[in-house]
Amino acid sequence: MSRKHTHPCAIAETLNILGDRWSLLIIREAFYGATRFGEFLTNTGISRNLLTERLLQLVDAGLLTRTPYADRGTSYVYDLTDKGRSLDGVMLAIIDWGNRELYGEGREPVRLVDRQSGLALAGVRPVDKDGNLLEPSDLVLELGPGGDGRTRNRLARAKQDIFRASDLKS
Amino acid sequence: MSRKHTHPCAIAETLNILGDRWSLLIIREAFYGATRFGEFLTNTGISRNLLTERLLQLVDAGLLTRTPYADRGTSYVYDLTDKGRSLDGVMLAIIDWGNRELYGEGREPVRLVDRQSGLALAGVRPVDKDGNLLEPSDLVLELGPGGDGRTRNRLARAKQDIFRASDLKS
DNA sequence: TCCCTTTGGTCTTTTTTCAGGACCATTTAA
DNA sequence: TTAAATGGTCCTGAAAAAAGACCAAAGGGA
Repeated sequence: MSRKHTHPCAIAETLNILGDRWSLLIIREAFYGATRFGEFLTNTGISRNLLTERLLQLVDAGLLTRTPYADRGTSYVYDLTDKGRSLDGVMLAIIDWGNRELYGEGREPVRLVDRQSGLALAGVRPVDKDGNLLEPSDLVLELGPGGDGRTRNRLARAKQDIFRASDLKS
Repeated sequence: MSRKHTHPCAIAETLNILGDRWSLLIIREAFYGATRFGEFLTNTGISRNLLTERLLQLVDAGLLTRTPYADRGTSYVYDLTDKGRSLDGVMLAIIDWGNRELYGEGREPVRLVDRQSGLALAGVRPVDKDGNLLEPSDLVLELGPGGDGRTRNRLARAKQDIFRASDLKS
């Protein structure tokens, strides 16, 4: 990663942490159960120097912890923090999109299935605080307290129905 | 982006398209309503040569279309395709995570609010094909038809409850 | 008609990052 | 006491990104 994005935007800020070819793959491995340097190394294909750097960045961002492995002095364990685990919605959304749009039904390398019902994941959907499903096409962007004048200008020019506007509003 | 990820994985494949500092920011702008070269240029802060390259890559990936603007011969309009719009779940998940974990309540630059209820987005949740909410902790990873031996080995070593395991299973 | 502006680029140069491999230090196992 | 495993560091050449100069087509106005 070279310079950082500076505009107040949740996506830009997230890209400052995960916006390169490897960081999200490391997080994927952590979700899959990897905890050791060597596991990340062989499961992702990243080079050693970059892995060192990225792991420290992810620890620094609060997504992983790094603790010495038992008695082994030169050995470490990398674990997801709660903040790291809170990326589950992002991971699910990406896995689902990739399966659906890049591989297509019947060609998914890995499927997500509900243990209870046996049904496959059919997507991720927005919910409100009571757990009620929301229609993406009903979501509107609003200037938040952390936004600035530029943010306001951009939102003013954005269409009101951003998400799935053409699919669901017709 | 240098070399591409080659392992069969929806996340790796997605990173081959969106895994750099700029592509997702361009998609964000498209969701926000930008259609012209100049809009993407000033709203993201990317350099001209990279924007040219990235826009063509995104067109190539089927996320955007590029059509001449009316009569203006040297002017183009970039629009999201249905495939591009299908990234809405990913966008929502990232905006929500960034707002919650990077900015925190009361400091969000942009909020997502339901037009009907006025309630803020509280997260994204997995659903099955009938629209029933699923518990992330009930989701299990299964080898799909597109997986190979390496995929199987990795899944075999992954813990069974991947998502929010520590939060919800206790 | 002849400029001037707008738009959407290309080209060149410098800086930064990446990829790959050699090398190294500590601990444990044989 | 030697060898392997682990988790690094360091170096080099290659690739990509950043920044800015330059450019070409079309439209508008005088």
